[in-house]
Amino acid sequence: MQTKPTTIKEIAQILGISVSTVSRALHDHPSIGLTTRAKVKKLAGELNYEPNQTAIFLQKGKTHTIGVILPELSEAFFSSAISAIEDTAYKKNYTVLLAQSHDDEQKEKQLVEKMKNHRVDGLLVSVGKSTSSYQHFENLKKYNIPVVYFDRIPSIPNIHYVACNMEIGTIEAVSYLLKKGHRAIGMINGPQTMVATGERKEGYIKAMTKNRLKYDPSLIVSCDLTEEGTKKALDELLASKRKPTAIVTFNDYVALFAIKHATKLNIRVNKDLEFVSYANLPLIHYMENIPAASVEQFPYLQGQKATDILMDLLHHQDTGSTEPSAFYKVIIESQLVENKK
Amino acid sequence: MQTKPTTIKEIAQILGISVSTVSRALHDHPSIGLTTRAKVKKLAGELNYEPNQTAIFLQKGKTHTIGVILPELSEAFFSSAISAIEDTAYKKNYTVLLAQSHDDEQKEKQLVEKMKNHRVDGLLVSVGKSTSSYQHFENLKKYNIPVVYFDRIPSIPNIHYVACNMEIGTIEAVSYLLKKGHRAIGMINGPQTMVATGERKEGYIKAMTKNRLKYDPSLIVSCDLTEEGTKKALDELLASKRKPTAIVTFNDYVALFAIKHATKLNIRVNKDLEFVSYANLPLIHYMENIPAASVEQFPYLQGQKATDILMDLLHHQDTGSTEPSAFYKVIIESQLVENKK
DNA sequence: AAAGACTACGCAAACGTTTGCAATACAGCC
DNA sequence: GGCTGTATTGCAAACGTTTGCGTAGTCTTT
Repeated sequence: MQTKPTTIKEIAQILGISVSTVSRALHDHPSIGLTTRAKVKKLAGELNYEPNQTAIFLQKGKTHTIGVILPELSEAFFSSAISAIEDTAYKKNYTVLLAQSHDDEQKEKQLVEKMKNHRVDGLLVSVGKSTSSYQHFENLKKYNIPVVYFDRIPSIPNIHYVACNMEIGTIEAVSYLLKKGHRAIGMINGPQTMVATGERKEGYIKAMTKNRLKYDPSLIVSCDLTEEGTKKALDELLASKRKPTAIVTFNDYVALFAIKHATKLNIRVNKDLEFVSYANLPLIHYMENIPAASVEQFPYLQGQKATDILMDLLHHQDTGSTEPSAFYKVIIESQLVENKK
Repeated sequence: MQTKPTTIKEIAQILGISVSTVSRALHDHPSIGLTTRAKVKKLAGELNYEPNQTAIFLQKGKTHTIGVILPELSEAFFSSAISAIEDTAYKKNYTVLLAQSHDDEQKEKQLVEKMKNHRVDGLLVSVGKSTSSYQHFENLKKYNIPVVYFDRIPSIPNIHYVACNMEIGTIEAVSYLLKKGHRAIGMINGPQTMVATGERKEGYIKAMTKNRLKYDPSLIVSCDLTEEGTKKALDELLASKRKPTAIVTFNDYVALFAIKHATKLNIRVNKDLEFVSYANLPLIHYMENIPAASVEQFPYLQGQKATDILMDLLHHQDTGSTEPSAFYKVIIESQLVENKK
């Protein structure tokens, strides 16, 4: 019952011709006669011949495979992104080798090694929360394996990346609330260590000053993104002398925690207290009490763009130049979308 | 700047010995002298030697890679499963080749071919909604590529699978509602074409008869799982002569659609009308108005078990036997969990 | 009729590894 | 000194493909 896959050799032997002829015939090489070409193709069809990719990989030194390393596969944001990556790669006939780092720098390093040994043609990376050194990625340059970072990008020069600029989105979010008449706008921000936290704060301040309003530091509170932390943060905001009538939260999780807590405090959500958040939950549309608006970060788009860039790099690396002089730096502007209820 | 990876040949040449000696030395083959072994390893370390996996793949005919084909990467259920698969495979030193079918049978077929050509050692599959023939998977048997199905499994004999039995969970769900005093229990079920729809219905009926209650067919309505369809289904149920006081829904999406609609109809959720659903949204914990209980389907566990089984098959296929006489058929009992609010 | 130009194909190396089978060297033994 | 034994290493084939180059045979041209 066990069949070994047909090889080019067997076809050659049966037809009494050489393997090179068979190979060329299958590739429609012009130097092969029409009759032989037809014979070969016919037999190949009958024997269900499929080229052994591993042999081709070895021969060509290319695997037509891209590696993807990201922190957490089960997170909605990343699963959207990986979906985009797979879709895009598939269209270009590339295959996806997948791995998750669980935000562990050690594992991330091992994964890079593994990907290298698998001879992936290129790598797509969203770096772990705690990753502090990027040497393991930089090493790949030596082996001519291009890396494109997305969403969580390292803060080093000379890299290709796709990321979402939170500042603009934040400005839009705050402006949206200002336009609606709010003056005391609070912000439940993330931990100080994250880049995104800074971007949000900057955006907040810019929006205020742009509208000639003074910025009250007590209206921005940090939070560790847990439910407990969010509760505390909200309590803190509500206790401040200028009690906010609207709040911008770090992400949807935080928003929902806060909304839950607020409801318990008998605050009417989006009436007494309006919420705007950063979208990372596609499911927000299924709920009743949701933020009035969300800043969209386009995970699918980010994955798609990153893959496109990688494909581009892969196609252009054959043609000559060693070290690229220019780097792709794609910024996707985050965008405020009003949530219809 | 561009470095070609070091090969075993280069090491051999520098040391003036043969490649076979180098290969054996690196593998601690006993027939290699201690001094040469040490020399080889030292140089290999210095030159940063890493074996070229593609060459090993070709040579060994094994890739240490498993393919995963599932319908939709961005679905919470599957992203949980894939996370489990990656984790489990990684521990056993396997790599994951990922692809999504988008529930398209044609694409599914192509993906199987692709996986085969990539010479994956085994395959993990959750079949598409509309897949009607399983020949493309069955063909793999001939090539000695084991397939393990999970969650959405084909209804054919002689396959390995891991799945969740909905019947038990449904019995539990209905019993739960009965115990709470409900007598008119409705069900918004899925489309007739899905296996899971039948299982749910069976469970429903069994729970009723077990409790010596008559089964009223008008209390089970089908639905296409869209928001519109759910609304219609709920309206239909509410209009039936025995207006239900509780409803079991096909999944969380349906539950949320129904809850949303019910709220609009001024029905007090979980008071006038209680909901129980099948969990596929991890995020349900962030919301206020949620089903009172959910039937858990354990995506992570399913992915883990399926991978374990595949690993087991891969290790035992070397040792002799051709066609397995026994098949893994793992049923994970779905379980009712009460949702704390 | 001979030189040139095509046409159609085969040879063999190469990609980097593993591994069965020699082959070499040197020891100890009778 | 020949013999067996053991420890160490090399040769070469194999995995399945691609591809540069060489070479028959056929056709055109003058």
